[in-house]
Amino acid sequence: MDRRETVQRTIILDTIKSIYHPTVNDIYEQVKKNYPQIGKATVYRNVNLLVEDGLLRKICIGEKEAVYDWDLDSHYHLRCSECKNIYDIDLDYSKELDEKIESLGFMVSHHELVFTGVCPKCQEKNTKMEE
Amino acid sequence: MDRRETVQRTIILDTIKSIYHPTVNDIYEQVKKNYPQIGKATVYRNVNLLVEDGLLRKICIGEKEAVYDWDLDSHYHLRCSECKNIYDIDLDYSKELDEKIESLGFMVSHHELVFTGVCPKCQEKNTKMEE
DNA sequence: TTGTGTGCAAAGCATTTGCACGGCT
DNA sequence: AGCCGTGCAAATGCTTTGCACACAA
Repeated sequence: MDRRETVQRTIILDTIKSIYHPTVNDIYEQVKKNYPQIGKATVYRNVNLLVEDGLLRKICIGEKEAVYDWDLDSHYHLRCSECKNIYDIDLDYSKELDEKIESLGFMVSHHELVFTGVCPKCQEKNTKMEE
Repeated sequence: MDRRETVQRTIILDTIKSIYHPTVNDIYEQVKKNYPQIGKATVYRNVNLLVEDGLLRKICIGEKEAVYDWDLDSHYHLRCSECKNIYDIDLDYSKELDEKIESLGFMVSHHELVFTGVCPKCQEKNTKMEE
């Protein structure tokens, strides 16, 4: 299963790096600007390959669409319940948590930590509306 | 928006309590045994209402189907990457984590922590197969 | 009686897949 | 030449919705 290098895959990866937490559709729309003949299935296929290869992280949060995160260091996320945006959280990945669970008999590969709350921007918006 | 009490809702809630991390389909199949005329849409609608009312927790993990957890105390989960089962993890909910994120400017309502790994059963299965 | 909940089928979305064609190697 | 990746459209699977009828209040 050797993987061929294609123009599409290259463009898709480059594009992902330029968008913050994009959905497949975000990626598709953006890629289309430089490469109009792209098909959405191609984006899905390549995004899946990139996830498989560990170059991309898939984040599934309550919402319908999955979003993708291009980063090499693990980190956590917060989803604003008002604007629905997903923010990276500046908190180090805790290996100790994984170790704690391993001591319970599981073999742990990693964990996802997602906070739900309200981001600073939306908090500000709310206080203004109350005035 | 007063909520009516219906036979269906009662049966659905009772049924959920009897299944471990069920999907909507699991609930539907189980309810049908005692109440064959139930419709799947009714299950969806009631499950959503129960989540809205805080009587039920929706857990969305990478997989397509959402599973539901009937519990009042928050806790964490582990999803076995082999058997795909979801396990409750015996680790207390950390309010300190929420507080840490609040100090970063977010208003936090709660967090979800999901581990991915291999459960004891599947580990055992694997060692047996290697023999 | 009055409107909310139900059951059914159809619609909606996100995602995957089948197939013929195009382009690396 | 051989075959993997692409583009399109169709299929899939989970979930929601429209509508007429049933039933709780």
